[in-house]
Amino acid sequence: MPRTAEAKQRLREEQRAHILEAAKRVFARKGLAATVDDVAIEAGVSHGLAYRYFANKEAIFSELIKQALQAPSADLQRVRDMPGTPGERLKWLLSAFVESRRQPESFLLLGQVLSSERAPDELRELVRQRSQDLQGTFRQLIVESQETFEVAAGDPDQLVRALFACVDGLTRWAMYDPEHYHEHFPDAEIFWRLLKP
Amino acid sequence: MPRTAEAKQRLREEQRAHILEAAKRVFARKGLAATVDDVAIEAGVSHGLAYRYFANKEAIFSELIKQALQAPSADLQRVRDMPGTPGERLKWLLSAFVESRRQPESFLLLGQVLSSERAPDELRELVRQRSQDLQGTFRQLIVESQETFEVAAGDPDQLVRALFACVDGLTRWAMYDPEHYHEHFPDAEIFWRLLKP
Amino acid sequence: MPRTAEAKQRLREEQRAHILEAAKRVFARKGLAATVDDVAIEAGVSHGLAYRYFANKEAIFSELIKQALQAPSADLQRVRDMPGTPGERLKWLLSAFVESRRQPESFLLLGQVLSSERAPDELRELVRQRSQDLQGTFRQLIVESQETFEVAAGDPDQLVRALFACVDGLTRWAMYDPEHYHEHFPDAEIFWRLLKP
Amino acid sequence: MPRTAEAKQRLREEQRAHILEAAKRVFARKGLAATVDDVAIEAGVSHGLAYRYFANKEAIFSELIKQALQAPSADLQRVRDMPGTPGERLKWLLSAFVESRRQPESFLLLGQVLSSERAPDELRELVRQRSQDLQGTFRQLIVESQETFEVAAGDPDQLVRALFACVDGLTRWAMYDPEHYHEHFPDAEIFWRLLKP
DNA sequence: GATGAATGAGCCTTCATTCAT
DNA sequence: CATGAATGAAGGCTCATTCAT
Repeated sequence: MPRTAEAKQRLREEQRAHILEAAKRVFARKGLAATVDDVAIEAGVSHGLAYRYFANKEAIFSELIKQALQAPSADLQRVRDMPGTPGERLKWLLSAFVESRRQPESFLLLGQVLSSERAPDELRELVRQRSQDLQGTFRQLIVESQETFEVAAGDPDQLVRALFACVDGLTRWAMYDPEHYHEHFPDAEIFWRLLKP
Repeated sequence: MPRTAEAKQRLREEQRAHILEAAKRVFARKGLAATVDDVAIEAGVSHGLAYRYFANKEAIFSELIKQALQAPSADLQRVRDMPGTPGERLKWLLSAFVESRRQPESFLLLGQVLSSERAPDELRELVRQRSQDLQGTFRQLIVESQETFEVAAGDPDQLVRALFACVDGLTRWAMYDPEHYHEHFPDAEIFWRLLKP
Repeated sequence: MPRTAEAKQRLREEQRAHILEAAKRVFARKGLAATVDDVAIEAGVSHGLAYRYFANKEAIFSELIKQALQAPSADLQRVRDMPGTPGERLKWLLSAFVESRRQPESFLLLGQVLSSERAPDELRELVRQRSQDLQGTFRQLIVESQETFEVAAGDPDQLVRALFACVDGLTRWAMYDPEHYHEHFPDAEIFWRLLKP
Repeated sequence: MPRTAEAKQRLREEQRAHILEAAKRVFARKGLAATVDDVAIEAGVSHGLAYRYFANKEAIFSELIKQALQAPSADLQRVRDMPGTPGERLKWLLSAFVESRRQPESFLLLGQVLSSERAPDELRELVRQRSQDLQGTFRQLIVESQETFEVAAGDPDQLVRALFACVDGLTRWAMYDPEHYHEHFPDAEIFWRLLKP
């Protein structure tokens, strides 16, 4: 019966992933105010079932946040091992960062964590931490790029913050107004102007 | 008794304004998840009193949103009647826009409207509308400025969206992480880089 | 295939008894608040299986109650057919009664029926009925024993109630505080003092 | 306005007491399985109101338990300061103990704590502790009374346990079957037989 | 037979809103 | 005017029960 057991296990994982997908859409739209029922309905299951896969509403949200933090972490890892001048690597990271925002649900979720006091402190701290890491890497690359004259001089902290704010705001607007934004989605080239000498 | 009546009227308005101020802080922090009691406690009154000044929780929120939309509207009006080259006027509007974000409550409120489906559709539509106006004005100024070579060539829609995203994101981050951001609050000069030729 | 059919039947009965045993422990501890899952886990089976042997949770509980009522009924039967003076028979019944409490699960179950309105009325009525029978027999023996001067004079109803209360309370305490009670478990001799002339 | 403030305060306390009274009846009957709605309905108020007076269901129950523990504690205190021979004082305590059971709700509540695993551990420990105190006092008096030959010789632990079991069981039965028990409610005299030489 | 996925009724709790004082 | 007692709708969560595999 290994076949059956395996199949069951797989089904279980698929169902879990299915509920998570639904939850991602719902939480991205409604924030933590979304109800478990909202999620269940979006997933086409009963709310009771959601509780067989997750301990409670927060656990669903939490899992989504952790998933959303993985992509940027991977990007960070890659840029560290990447060859090229600091400016080239910075440009690549900026591109990856901007492009990832075309699928805005994940980033909206992260925004919900920061913007709602209902989010558990632990998660907020986690997101802030990762965001600090990301900013630290950008800052480092900016400083190095300034030394190679690939990036304009100036307070690197201000530059990082401006950059982050921009990309973050972009995500938000892309979500609110997808019609307009998908057509004229700004590309990384524009944000590069913030940095170029 | 006109004196008394007037005084009463004034008192009433002050009380109302007082509650609104408290509500602004509370809603900016907690979003629509804030309770009427949260607002009343912040204002130092009973929740029953809030209902003498506003029909319901939504009415308080709604009023705050409408107030928050006034400042940018006024800026828009002013920039229309302003002398100078398109580039100069654009620069002024950008400055006004960025500076206004140093008091982020209002803008956070607008963000809450857009980011949560709990907000009434009517409000969301209103905010979106005003934001379109604002973007329209910026776009117009950008196009004109491109004609006078005061702004770099490029898809003006992309430029507007990038600009808005930046300023909006900036506000948000300034709120989440006030310590770091108030120290290194980016000035309009940085955003101007997005546009300058 | 009678062999197989018989074997199946036997297996079925064993499984049923196994589940009942588990349920007895669980219900004695947790009362009707115990879940079907509690029972299934204690029995080492799935909760679904319990429903193949019993119509519902109440049916399990009901069956346990009926089993718990059998032992005292048998004692009653036996004392009726027993030789000896009324006092001797009364003493024997009291002993049997007290001794049976050393295995307290059954009696705790009966207590759960009486102490919680969640128990079905029908069961409560049944337990009360049997208890009346038991009390009736005791009362009868007490009256007869008073006539033979083997028991002190006095309101036989009061004596019966006192006796029952004592034995019942004893059972309960034996369960709550097994450490202390098993060491110093009162024997029937003590209760006899309530009656002796 | 001290009048009004006082009146309000008094009303509030009365309402609280009223809800507690209702809760006492309901919890005594149904145990912790009783719902907040059961309590509210018994008190003739909405369930929401109950939450203005108590943090949650457990807080209501907890308060009831603490109240129920006060009467026996007071009795204990009194018997310590009482003049007379050990036997006399023991008799008085037994009487007080038995008589208090004519109002059985409180004691049933204590029983619910011990008999239900749903009860919070803290409460169970508290009840057990108090019960140990009580038993300790009885034991002490029994030992002293044995020395003055006011009580029969025998293992004092067994005697205490038998006594407690009896009185406790009595309470229970008085509740289950009030009709029969209130008529023939055993008096302390009967229980004294357990002890008398 | 045996499992456990799935459902939904019901309970605990919060909070927007009303209203008597 | 101002308070806060009171209500009830709604949401989180559990668990008895059913049923496909």
